[in-house]
Amino acid sequence: MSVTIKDVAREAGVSVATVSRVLNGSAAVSEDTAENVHEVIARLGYSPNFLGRNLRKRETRNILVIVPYIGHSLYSDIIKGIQDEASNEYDILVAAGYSTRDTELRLLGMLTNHTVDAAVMLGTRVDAQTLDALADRYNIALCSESIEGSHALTIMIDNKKAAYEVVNRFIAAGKTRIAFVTTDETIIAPSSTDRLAGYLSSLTDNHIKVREEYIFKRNYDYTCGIQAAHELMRQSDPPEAVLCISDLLAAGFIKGCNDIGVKVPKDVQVCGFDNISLCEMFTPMITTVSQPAYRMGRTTARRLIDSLKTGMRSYGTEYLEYGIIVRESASI
Amino acid sequence: MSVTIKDVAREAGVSVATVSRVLNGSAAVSEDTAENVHEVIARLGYSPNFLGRNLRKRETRNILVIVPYIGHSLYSDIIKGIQDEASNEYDILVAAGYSTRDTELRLLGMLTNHTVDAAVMLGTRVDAQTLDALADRYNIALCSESIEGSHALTIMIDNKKAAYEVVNRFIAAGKTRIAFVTTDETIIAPSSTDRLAGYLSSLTDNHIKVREEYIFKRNYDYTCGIQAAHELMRQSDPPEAVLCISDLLAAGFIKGCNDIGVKVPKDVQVCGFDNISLCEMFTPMITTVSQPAYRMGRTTARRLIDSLKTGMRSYGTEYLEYGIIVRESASI
DNA sequence: GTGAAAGCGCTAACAC
DNA sequence: GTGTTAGCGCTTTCAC
Repeated sequence: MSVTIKDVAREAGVSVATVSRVLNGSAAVSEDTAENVHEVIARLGYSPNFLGRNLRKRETRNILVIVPYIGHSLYSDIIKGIQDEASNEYDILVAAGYSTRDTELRLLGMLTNHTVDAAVMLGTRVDAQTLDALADRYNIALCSESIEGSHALTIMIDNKKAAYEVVNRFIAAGKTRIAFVTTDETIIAPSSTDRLAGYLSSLTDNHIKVREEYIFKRNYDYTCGIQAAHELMRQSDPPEAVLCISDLLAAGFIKGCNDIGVKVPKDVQVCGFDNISLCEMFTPMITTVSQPAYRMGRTTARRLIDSLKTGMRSYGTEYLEYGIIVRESASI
Repeated sequence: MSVTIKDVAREAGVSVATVSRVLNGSAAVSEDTAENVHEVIARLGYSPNFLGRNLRKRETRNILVIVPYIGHSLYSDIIKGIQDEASNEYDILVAAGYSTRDTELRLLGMLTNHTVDAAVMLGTRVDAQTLDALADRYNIALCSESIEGSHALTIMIDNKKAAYEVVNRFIAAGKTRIAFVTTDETIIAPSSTDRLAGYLSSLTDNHIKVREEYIFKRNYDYTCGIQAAHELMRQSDPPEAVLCISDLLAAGFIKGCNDIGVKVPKDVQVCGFDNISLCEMFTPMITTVSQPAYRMGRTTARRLIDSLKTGMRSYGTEYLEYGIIVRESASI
């Protein structure tokens, strides 16, 4: 059996109320009493049971972060930002939703069952209607990835604008045969859709005809990048520049080019998305769009905690500035 | 105000006990009543408050996993294993300790304040004495990384044996000038110590003199791998094989070799540790020791949950089999 | 400055 | 099969 506030009170010869006051500094307690209570707490090894406290206070001081999976450096940076901003006010708990709607919903249940006070989602399969219903009753924020049609608080970069700018820069550098590597319809994320829209806009605005055979859709991982290179670069009229919606795809694309004797960046320029640590380790180093992950995390946490404190929920999208990190794979 | 079990009871015209029974299936309830209660629950959008439940039941069905940081694919795989094994019985919460003793201790406080039922640590800065004191009162397991002198339940590979075997294989392949790249004293982890011990043992057992100038100590990341290559490979009598205690170091080492015109694996063979996804993306692909991360996670969760159920804590170390994944950077 | 007591939402023992 | 009630550990009025 663990030691409770009652045990401390009895042992210290005071009431539980006094122990609670010492614990929380919620009201004046004489110095002698406080000292005595502290001594007893230490001697008994007492640690307050947060279930009792939270039940009574109607708050847990926990914020849940739901990620698709744990091992992605983008998420890692965002979480660090959330953590640093929340610092001592809240504990940050991370859970993996594995891009599964049911799992994500089960995790969001931690809001309704009062395990956490707020939730941040970094990419999700939940639909706008379900999420908005929850967001009306609980503190929820989306970070880095939106949900189409949702009015939930969202912190992200303007993906369309970023893709638009990269393609514009390719064109300014004299390229006209520009390809785009993305995911297919089964795993489409709003960010991908936006990036594709930016790509298309730039081509159109620059009077370059969109070529279906230059748009490769499959999955977002390394292997698909390899396949993309094999298929795109073996065409009779291959692209001279490629924008990939993830750095993993870009890395795979470069690898795929190596396989078939195509040189990067000489024969084809490659740009990724996200600026994960791999970009600097790869040969050639990968040019990419960087999301200000850490700042996105901080901003999200700040907005959420402000809502928590004021009781006023906030909605809508806040865009943060992206960057274009020029490395070896594309000089744009 | 959120709706409670009382509201449901009143609305359904039954007692709170009956609602609780319907919720938990803990006792027989007539079909009519159950149906009625379910209807009211749905209509009111009731969700049980776990704080009340957990307080009463003295359990939370949450397991905490403390990682040094979030974005490491080894941790990701271990956590997936833990998750799958715990499946519906427990929710897995992940928190980052950032290799900071104080942060880790604060997180372990979730055991004492009854926020979680058990904790898994994947590498920690907490000392044996402090941890063992906690492990005597709570369910704690270490996974992949031990604490020297601790008797806490630990699931890991035999790091010494693995390093020993790699070096043996280098020697069998005719190499005698074998280097070792590891971390320095400020960030030493037991796994690193064990791997160094295996390296030294193999040399000694094979009657090869240990050369201090072949042991490079700094940090465990990519940049240090580059530095290691620059310093080790520019010696007058450079090594012809290198074992690095992380894949990141191995990748950096290869990059560093490229910088100065040393060919891998022709001039020097390189082996890493952990088998992270980077190994297959790198050129050349990296030979490495693989930890059975997913199985380690499952085993850890199983052992922990068994303890939780039986109330019998378990202690000691369980070794799982490692593998040596031969790729391009070393043909051993 | 301190104590008594109510009550947060829930489960389970007991009674019927 | 169902209701009444005690109590999990804590905070917070309200008295004094």
